[in-house]
Formats: sequence, structure tokens, C-alpha cells
Amino acid sequence: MQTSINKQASIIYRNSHIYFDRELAPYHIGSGQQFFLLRIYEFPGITALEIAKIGHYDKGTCARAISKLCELGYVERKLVEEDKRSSQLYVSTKGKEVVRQTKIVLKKWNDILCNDLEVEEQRQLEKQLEKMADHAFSYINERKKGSICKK
Amino acid sequence: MQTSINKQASIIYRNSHIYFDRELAPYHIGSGQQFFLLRIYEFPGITALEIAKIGHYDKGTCARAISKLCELGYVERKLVEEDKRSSQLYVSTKGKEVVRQTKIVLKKWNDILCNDLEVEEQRQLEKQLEKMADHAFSYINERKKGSICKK
DNA sequence: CTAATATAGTTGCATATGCAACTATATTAG
DNA sequence: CTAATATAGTTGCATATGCAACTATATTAG
Repeated sequence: MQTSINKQASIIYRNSHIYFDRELAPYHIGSGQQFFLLRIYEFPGITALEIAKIGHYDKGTCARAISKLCELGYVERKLVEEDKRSSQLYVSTKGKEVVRQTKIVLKKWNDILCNDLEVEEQRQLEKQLEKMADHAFSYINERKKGSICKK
Repeated sequence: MQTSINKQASIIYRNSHIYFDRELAPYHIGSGQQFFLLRIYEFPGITALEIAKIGHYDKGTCARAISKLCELGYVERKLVEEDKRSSQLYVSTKGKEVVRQTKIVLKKWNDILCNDLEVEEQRQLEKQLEKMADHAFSYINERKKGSICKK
């Protein structure tokens, strides 16, 4: 067997899924909302599609995550008069407390993963993962739709 | 924002999912069967639970992946007389061709991910990911069931 | 030996996800 | 201006996944 990078990434992803589902259960959200909530907090007024792009998510997935956050009252949509297709997203007061907790939960997960890595090692690993994620996404994206790659 | 390790892992995982689904479509399997098929090939006579342990998969997930491989005729179950609960798994002749292709597809994905990494860098990254996967799994697993951790 | 427990697998349910078809609105070409 | 095209979101469908309850078989305690 050659390298096991794909296997390890899968294990990390699947366990993070379990982790967030467990830790965020008190707030009635799961691993699928975590990323979106934090992004809306980070960029007030961001639109659904913009978040989808940042995280390389499908827009359908994104729409559902945001719907759930709105239903729970953690996020609010503000209609934009100039363009009625999209709406701007904001974390509500109620949602801010959940953001605080979610940040703690995320930080803890990061610490669990990086347990025995030196700071410098961690920084380097992060860079490499970023590159790999970029390769992964680019490869997939270039082969979307029209076969002939188009932006 | 602190580190983005979790985000990158998620992007890598989700894109690998798309990748395998696409590349393996001609063989009527998807990203969910790939790992199991290769393991059965690698360890002829392995049982379902053993694969689940190797990949840190839930046994239900594992059961379904194997069922699909059997339905497609790529894998065969051999009943063990001494213990009628479990069965040993083998890749069929038909399955071996799919194994060959799956290996190529996996190798290509690995090359896509590691595109610009030196051999040494790649080896190191792999080790670190292995550690991280281990931390992830251990943390989750210690908190299963009886709260008080038990093996 | 018999009852309690452990082990291997199966299955219903819930969630996260991507894809593709769809709707509504906005922009561009002619 | 009008028709064609683009953009933002929504929704039905399919797959991968984990959990928990379940069945069947095996092992262990007494």
C-alpha cells in the first residue's frame, strides 16, 4: 500500500463530524452548521453564495445549513432592496452566545488534533493542508459541467 | 480566526468523495466502497468487523459497503464453520479487475493532492496526519457509551 | 448444563452532502 | 424595449455515514 493520506483525512473528517455533533447538541446544531455560523459572525452581511465559495460547499448544502440557523433564531436574513435575489446574513443576539461556545468547541478540537505538534510544525502542516485542499478543489472544479474547463 | 486545519480536512474529504464517485462510476461503486474493496483484496479472508476497525468505521456503515460489493459480485463471503456469526471476505475474479482500476484511481488522487510536495515532505505530512487521525479517533472513542472510559 | 454476557452483523432512522432541475430576479445583447 | 443569459436560492433525490435496537451465535460464570 502506498500513502494513506486519503485514509487519514477521512478518519479526521468523520471523527470531527461526531465530535461537533456531540459538543453542539446542547445548541441544537450539528457539525453541518458550525462552519456557516462562524463565517456569518466573521463577515456580517455575507450572502449564502459567498459562504459556499469560501468553504467550497455546494449551494444547496449551504442553503439548508443557513435555513436551520435561521429557524433556530441564531441568524437573520436582511433583504437587500437593490437585489431581491439574495439576502445578507447576520448573527442574532441569541446566536452570539452560540458563536462563543462554538469557537471554544472548535478550538478544543484543534488542540486535540494538534496535541503533540510544535507550533512551527503546526503552521507548516496547515500550509500543506491548504495546498492539498486547493489541489483537490481545483481538480474537481475544473472538470465541472461543460467538460472543457471554464471558470 | 485561528487555524484552519479542520476546514482544510473537510474540503479534502468532500472533494475526494466527489472524485471517487466520479471515477468509480463505471464500476457502479462510489467513494463509500473503495476503501473496503481494497482492504478485502489486501487481506483475503478478513471479516467485516476487522475492516471496520482498520478504518475506524461504524460497523453498520461497513456492513452496507460490503453488501453492495457482494451484490455487484466483486466480493464473496465464505461462511466459517467454527463461528457462524462471521464470514470471511474475498475479492472475486470479477472484482480483481475493479481492484486494479481502483488502485489506479486512488494513486491518481494521491498525486493530485501531493502535487507539489517533495517526497520527504510528503512522508512527514503523512506521519503527522496519522498522528492527528489517531488523536481524533482516540478522543472520540474514549467517550463512547459508558461515559467512564472503557476499552 | 443454564443463565448471563459478549460478539458479528443487520436494519431503521437521522444528518450532511452533492447534483440537477427549478423559480425568481437581474443583466446583457440586439 | 425584448429575448437570451446569468445569478441567488430552493428543493427532490441519491449516497455515505453514525447510532441504537435488534437477531443469531458463541463464550463465560455459577
